Amino acid sequence: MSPRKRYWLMKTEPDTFSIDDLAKAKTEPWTGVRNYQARNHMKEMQVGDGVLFYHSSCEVPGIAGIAAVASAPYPDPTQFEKKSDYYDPKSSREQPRWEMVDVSFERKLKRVISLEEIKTHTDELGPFALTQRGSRLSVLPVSAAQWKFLLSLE
DNA sequence: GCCAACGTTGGC
DNA sequence: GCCAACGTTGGC
Repeated sequence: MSPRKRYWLMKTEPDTFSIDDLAKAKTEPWTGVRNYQARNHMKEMQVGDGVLFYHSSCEVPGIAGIAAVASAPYPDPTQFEKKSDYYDPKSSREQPRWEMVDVSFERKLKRVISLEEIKTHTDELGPFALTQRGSRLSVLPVSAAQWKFLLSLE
């Protein structure tokens, strides 16, 4: 029996890959995460987990859509590709350093739930990695209660 | 193992 | 484009 469904937030720069891009692609391999904490979160993911799709470094940073984890974690192939921006010479196929998952499109939100708005709900949200001071983590856990509350703002 | 230097993230 | 905050690297 598999553990119950969990929830995550994954950041992306919409100029590079937006919720609309995911809608077109249907499923996207989430390559290029090169942060250990973010990787560790991805290693805990299971097919069917919920993902808040977050747009960063853009006009209105915030949650733009819902996605789902579409694969078990597996080694990120770009770490072995010398030509890739994500190539890691310290990684080997025998002992891959970076794991990733595939992410599939669920739906686009009717409106972006902005970071600015999220910050006004710190009481309801409780401790939240997204709004913790100085946090730059690109893959972070969301509790079931936070998931429910954030989507109730839509 | 310390820590300065450097690179990156991401909001503003 | 700026810069605070953070992670990583590498000399010692």
